[in-house]
Amino acid sequence: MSALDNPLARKLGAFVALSGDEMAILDQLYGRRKIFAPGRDLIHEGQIKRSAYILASGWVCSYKLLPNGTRQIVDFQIPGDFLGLRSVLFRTSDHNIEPVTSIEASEVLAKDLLDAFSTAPRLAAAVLWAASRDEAMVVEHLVNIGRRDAKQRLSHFILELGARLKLVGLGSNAGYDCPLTQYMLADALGLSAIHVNRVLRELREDGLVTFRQGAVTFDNYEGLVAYADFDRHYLDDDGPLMR
Amino acid sequence: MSALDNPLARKLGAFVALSGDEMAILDQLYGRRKIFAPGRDLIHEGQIKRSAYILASGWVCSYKLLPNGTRQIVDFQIPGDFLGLRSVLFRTSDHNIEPVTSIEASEVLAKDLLDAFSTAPRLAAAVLWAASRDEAMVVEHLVNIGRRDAKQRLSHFILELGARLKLVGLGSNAGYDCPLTQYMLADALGLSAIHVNRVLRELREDGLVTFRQGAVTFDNYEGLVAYADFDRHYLDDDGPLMR
DNA sequence: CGTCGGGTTGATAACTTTCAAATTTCGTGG
DNA sequence: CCACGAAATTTGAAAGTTATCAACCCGACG
Repeated sequence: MSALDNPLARKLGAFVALSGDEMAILDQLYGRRKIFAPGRDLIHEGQIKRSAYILASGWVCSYKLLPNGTRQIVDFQIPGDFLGLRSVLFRTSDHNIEPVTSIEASEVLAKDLLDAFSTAPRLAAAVLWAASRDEAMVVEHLVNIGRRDAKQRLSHFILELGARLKLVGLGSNAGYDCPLTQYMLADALGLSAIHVNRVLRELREDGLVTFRQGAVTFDNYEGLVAYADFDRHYLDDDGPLMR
Repeated sequence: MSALDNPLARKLGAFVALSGDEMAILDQLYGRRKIFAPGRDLIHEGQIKRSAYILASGWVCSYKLLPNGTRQIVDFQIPGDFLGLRSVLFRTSDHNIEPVTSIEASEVLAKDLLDAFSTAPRLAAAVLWAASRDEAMVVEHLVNIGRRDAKQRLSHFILELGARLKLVGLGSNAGYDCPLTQYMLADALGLSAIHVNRVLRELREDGLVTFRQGAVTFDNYEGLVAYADFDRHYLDDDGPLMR
């Protein structure tokens, strides 16, 4: 496997310049891959087992269900992302993780990760960077929901996903494939699916983005960035910091 | 200093049972205390310097400013909390941190923390636990803003703060002192200050909580918990896991 | 061919914001 | 200890945003 088809390596490469050895270790972590079908929880709230996964292909979402019957999607994970890394330390998982599409993921035992870190210490820094970045994304998500209206919110969300996908080689400033339904967008953005639909239409009519049939097309990338106040700085991926 | 007046020790004590030696190390970390006045940023967005603090007394908030002139408060920090722990790893801080009241905080250099960890490895687990818990709180905050209406949102927020303060010995199920203004509540909860005011009145009239003159009084704690769907599980503080 | 999950649209209702203004609280200096 | 001004709280009315309800359309699929 080369760096090009190892999304985790691509992503971490945005933070540390990886050596051949380090790359090889990352490839090993991808060893025990399993396939999971959409809809069935990988990890559910209250679960005791403490394991994490690295996503190799497909999309996943992590969410919480509320007693009032609604749900809030906290984040989507794309290839190269960790699943449940945080919950390794907690007594129980505090949220659910469910595949959106059919996925391939490798289970990572805490021990394997620690071994990798002692062999290649710079990987530890890189993984911590990834965890910090995940948290920064949750924070930005919070800001998005708390202080932007529906149209800006959707724009910002679509741009963030685009930037993340581009980093792992799955998209460009022209657009990307996206398996999310309008219901999922709604649950992620704190809106109703119906309103999501309307707002997507507006964005399309404004000539900014087209979100249709599983594909996002940027009709006016710069315009959308300006409209959404999208500042990708929080993604902290301007190229390797540690060489 | 005994565990009782070291809020960090009290908090970590909810996760690991601390030995005398470990307690002593935590007391040392509180060594270099400084006083900071309210309103002046401790850490501001884009700042390069990578240092963290432990809060000894007073309240702090971390927030992001948006180009549209609004702000979103991501979280409040109370005694025993870390400030800017996450941003130590990032190139630049991605948010601002500002004292709400006059505070006392100790600067913690990455090195000191690492030294402490090698002397008392269980502290490392405890600090990571604290970091995971912080992230869990941000996630719950996201859920709160995304899927609860203003009244539940405020209720939930007030309860979470209460639980956190109780953990460090600054409150009880009867109530707690709270220096936050209605404007701050609004910026934290994605509401307008005016609406916050109305909703606080409703909660008071419902006989659930009274938020007034810097003090929160629970008029009906259980009733409020039920109304807000407050499940403190995500705070993961049911008593020491590691002994 | 009928069903089902998504997507789309219109009408109405609910919740929240914004604007304007009055009232209270609080810190500070006299 | 009181007066004063700034900050915080409170209230009303009008406007705006988003949710809810009710249909209808469409392509995939068994």
